[in-house]
Amino acid sequence: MKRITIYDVAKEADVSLATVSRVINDSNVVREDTRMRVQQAIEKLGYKPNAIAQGLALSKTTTISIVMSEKLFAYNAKILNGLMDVAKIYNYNIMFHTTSKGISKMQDVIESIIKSRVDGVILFNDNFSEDEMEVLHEYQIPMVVVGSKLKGQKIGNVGNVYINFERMAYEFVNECFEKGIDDISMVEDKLNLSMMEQLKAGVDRAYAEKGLVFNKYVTYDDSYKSSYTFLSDYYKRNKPSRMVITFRDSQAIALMNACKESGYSIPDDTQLVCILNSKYLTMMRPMISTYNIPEYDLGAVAMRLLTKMLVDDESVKQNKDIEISFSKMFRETTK
Amino acid sequence: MKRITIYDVAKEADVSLATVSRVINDSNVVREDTRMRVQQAIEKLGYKPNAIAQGLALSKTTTISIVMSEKLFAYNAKILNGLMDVAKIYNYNIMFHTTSKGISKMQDVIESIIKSRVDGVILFNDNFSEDEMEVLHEYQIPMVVVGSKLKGQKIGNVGNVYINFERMAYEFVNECFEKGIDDISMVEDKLNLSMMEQLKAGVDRAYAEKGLVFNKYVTYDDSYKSSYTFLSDYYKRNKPSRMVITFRDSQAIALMNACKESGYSIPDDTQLVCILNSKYLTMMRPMISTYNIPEYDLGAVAMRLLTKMLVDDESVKQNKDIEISFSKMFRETTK
DNA sequence: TTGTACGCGTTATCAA
DNA sequence: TTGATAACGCGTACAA
Repeated sequence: MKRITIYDVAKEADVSLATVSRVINDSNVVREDTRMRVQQAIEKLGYKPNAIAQGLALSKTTTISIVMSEKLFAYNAKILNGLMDVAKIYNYNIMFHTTSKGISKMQDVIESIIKSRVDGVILFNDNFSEDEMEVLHEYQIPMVVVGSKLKGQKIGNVGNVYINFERMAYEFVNECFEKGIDDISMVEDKLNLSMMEQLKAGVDRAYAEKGLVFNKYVTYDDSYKSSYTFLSDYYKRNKPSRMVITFRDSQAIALMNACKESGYSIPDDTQLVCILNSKYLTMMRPMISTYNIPEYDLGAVAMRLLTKMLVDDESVKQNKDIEISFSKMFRETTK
Repeated sequence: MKRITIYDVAKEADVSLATVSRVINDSNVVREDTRMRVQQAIEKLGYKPNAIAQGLALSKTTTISIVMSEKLFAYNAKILNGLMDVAKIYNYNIMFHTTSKGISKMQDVIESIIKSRVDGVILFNDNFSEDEMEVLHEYQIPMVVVGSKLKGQKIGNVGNVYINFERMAYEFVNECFEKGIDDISMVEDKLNLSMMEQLKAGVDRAYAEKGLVFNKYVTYDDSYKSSYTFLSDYYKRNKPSRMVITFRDSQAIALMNACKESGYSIPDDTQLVCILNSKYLTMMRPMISTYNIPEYDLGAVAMRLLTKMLVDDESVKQNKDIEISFSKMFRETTK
């Protein structure tokens, strides 16, 4: 089957290619009977417009790049659903890029983004530096960062849809204080350092306001293959804090198992809150307390913001920062 | 910053655009000093070749589409890692499409694939019909189906990288028979009907060879919000089989919880095997037995096959079907 | 309402 | 070793 072009359709319908183009793009200056003729020719030949040629002619690809850390695929699934659904609504294609330590450095990803001439970029706030954003900005590519709040001075052309993790942690710690709990520890998640940083800032602030110092930020090095091996080791030697905050479900579950195996009871000896929700938290016994973050909305709002920036940058000039609210979903590991 | 084109570079380096093109594409007929001059001009201007224009000129986009069901994103993370890594090695961009019931029907996805003029397509074997593959074939788009074995007569230009679930189930059931277990049930997973079908076929075959009939294929309708609600309901009224097969981790965990809460013990009253491995299986107590499917390899092999089909269809004409082996990882829910 | 001709940014062919 | 020029497939002023 030969590649059908707009010329073939034009010949078949006995019109010029301009008319075919008008039909494709719903221009309303086409007479009804010629439109019909063209439509029939399109059907008959199975013609599909060449998006590449359209992109070249219009300097617009109707394509948006999404950049995500390879390791966070599974965890960002719902955000991605939100992104994809909205992109679909606005008829944008999605170019998908992943970053990892070995093969695909952020620099290479940026290179291919620029070459692809995508209309915009969605960045997950866990895997890029300010320099890299600066490069995209030099090439005038609008972007939206999703996840946590950007720090540093704002670069133009950048939107930000985020959860206020600093406030989340601050409020949570204060609630703990009110219940008389001030022995709190927080387990680091190496996959999401920017969010950890903000959480820690919130905890620090709450402690500082009480004239205390937070010093139970639990980190472990890569010699431990997983947080589980570390934690089960740790809780054999250390008594758990009365309240532990983890970021990710696997850490919460690891901690739960480690505590149980070391003879500690949850929530009686130690309470547990996992920042990121997941269905696995409710599958555990006791069911693990968490925060409810509207992940789908995070993605949907981010993509909607980007599409707005694309069609009319003025209308969103003032409010490119959108904070998404969260709520508590405390279950059986807290009391 | 004005869009820099090959003309700007040519002017800056005082050569013709043809020479710039040669430098970009590593043609070795360029004299060294002019190459240097051009390189410097490229650096100075920050020129990046326009992939769209290249695509138009070459009728080749170096882009591959990946089509995946929206709901399976989290579960296919490792396969996707394999796909992405290999794509990166061969310098292919990835166009990412998701299918779901509401917004993005497979038909629309195919439409945009054809319009995008991607060089090839990776399909996950869970969300398309033979008709849809036929359409892609009409437009001569090479594709590789990853996951389970394709049934039906083979369409040209289609590769298949798969796990032989039929054999997996067949062998497993025979091992059960050898241990004297013939009371087996299998829980349906609605997200992956094609794989379920093959598993069931394997079970059926093993039963048939014993002159028995398999009749414990557990299905539940959508009125149950999750397999957990169904199973915990079910096991209050029914005694569990001595061996239960589930497909997905959440089903296995749900079953485990349901059994425990109904007073049954695993693995003493009922044993449990989950076909798809995940880290959550080892976080449960007892740790759940599973099969070890090299998911990353599934993706990597599939993408490698597709790239080979793209550069030289002849060399892979004979063997476009690649079976990936699996192994048992039986843990504490079997004995 | 329709058609002509040029531009979009690159590669490839052919000539110099 | 380089340069001029015709594709690649489409959108769009401008003319008819």
